[in-house]
Amino acid sequence: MQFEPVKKLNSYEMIVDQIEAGIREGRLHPGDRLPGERKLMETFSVSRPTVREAMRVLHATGVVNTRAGDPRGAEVLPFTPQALERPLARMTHQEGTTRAELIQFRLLLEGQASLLAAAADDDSAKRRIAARALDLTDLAERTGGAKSTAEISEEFGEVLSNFHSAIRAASGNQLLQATGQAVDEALTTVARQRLGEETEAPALEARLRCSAQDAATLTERIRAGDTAGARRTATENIYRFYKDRLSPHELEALAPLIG
Amino acid sequence: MQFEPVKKLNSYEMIVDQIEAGIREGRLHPGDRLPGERKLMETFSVSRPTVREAMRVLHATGVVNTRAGDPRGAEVLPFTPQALERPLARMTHQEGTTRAELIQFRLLLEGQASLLAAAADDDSAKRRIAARALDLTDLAERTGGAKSTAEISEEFGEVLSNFHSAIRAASGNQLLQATGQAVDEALTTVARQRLGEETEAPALEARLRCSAQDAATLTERIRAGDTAGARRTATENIYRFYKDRLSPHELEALAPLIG
DNA sequence: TGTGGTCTACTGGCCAGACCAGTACGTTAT
DNA sequence: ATAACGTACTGGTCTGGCCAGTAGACCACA
Repeated sequence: MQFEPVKKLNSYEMIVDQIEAGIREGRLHPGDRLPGERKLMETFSVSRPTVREAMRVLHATGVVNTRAGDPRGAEVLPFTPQALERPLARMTHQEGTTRAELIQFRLLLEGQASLLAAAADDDSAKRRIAARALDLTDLAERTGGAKSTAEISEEFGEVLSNFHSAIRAASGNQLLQATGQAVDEALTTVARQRLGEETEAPALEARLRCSAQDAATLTERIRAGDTAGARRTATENIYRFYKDRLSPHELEALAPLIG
Repeated sequence: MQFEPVKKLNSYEMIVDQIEAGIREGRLHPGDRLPGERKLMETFSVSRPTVREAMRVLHATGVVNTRAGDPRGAEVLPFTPQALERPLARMTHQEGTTRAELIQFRLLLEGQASLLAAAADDDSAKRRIAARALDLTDLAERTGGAKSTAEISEEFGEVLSNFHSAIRAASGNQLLQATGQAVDEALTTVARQRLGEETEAPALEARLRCSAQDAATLTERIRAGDTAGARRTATENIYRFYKDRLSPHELEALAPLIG
């Protein structure tokens, strides 16, 4: 005979659950407004601090947006990958999860995303991928401006990120899209705070050209509908991208995902 | 010249950020205790409702556990995949994300997890996988008890879930592990509420034996270190598992991930 | 030597009431 | 028509308070 611990549900949790259930079951849609806090304390028979705590939780988890003074009440928001990014970031900074695992996970996701993108026959999505790849080559060619290496590096990261984002979007899987986005952003955050990205100008330029070339070949494989080739190319590209930033031991973990 | 919108950060968000930063930067570890609320309102120069709102958010996101009356204050918790499950579940129930996408994502993750598990040379982890596979065959053989189909179905799901969980653990990637766990649980939740799982006894028995057999062959491929074979077997197994539960159109989306 | 009970000084959970800054929206002045 | 203004709300925050629950020390008892 097994007993289970007596469940003590806080009153604010009940409110959160009820509202989340309302969204889950289709009674509340993004864009809808919730009643005001003073109204909610009546319907739930609790005090204002309690409903406020519930609203704060919903606000912090991206379910709802509140603005002081708005008589229409809190607004139900659509889902955002950012909601996944928070806990992901937390996990990566927890003891035991390393940056190498993050990169391995990214390699894995991008590979599968490229495969699915190649398998899908969505021409407009593929055109968007090609456009982002062109952005990259453009940036590589006009690198001789009056910009500092830090500025170029920042723009490089953004354009490259957009390219991968387009691929994920073309995969047609929102979970893959959101997770990949979250991992991507978590990784750039780590990179940004890890070191000032003080790369030498020539090295940065070389990286940029290399990435632009890689993006072009990957785009071609996706357009051709070559699923296996797209997957392999994508993983190889990311491997190349991180090759000289990781220790040999860390690189070892990436190898099996490429073959 | 670009301006950025003046960031209005609520005071509770500042507290949450500071505490999360403390965890992120290693000043706070799981098991540590936070000061009491009355102490916190001094250190942050805010009132108690404000620090309470912050604590509620941290509590709701699984960062912290609070118990009334505990003089030691709130406890910092270790990370849990459940923290990912929440937003994942929300996304799947949002309009636009289908169950088919969830299954596609699962197929993708399990395939890569099996590949990595085969690549890793962690004998104890592989033994744990084998043990879970044996649990499955055991269940398949002693199916003739006095149990109802609902009970068997429940136990089936649990044992099978443990098997996959062992594989994910063997992959050595905590992100893959947590994400896979979250997707798995989200999927069982959907399945449970979708229909009462009222499968006929003989059909259920056949499914069970099929899964047991599949698990055995997958385990063998992982033990042999056959990365490509493990990936292929895992994806085939999951495809087979969902074959007669999805529409042809939905199955089509899974096909490219198998080859 | 433990075992269970009691006491105490806290804790967090929740509430009532209040003030302020901000917002939407109708009204007025131009 | 348009711009400025009022008003009647909103959420954000604070003060102060009561209650139930917990840990930990103490104590009586077997």
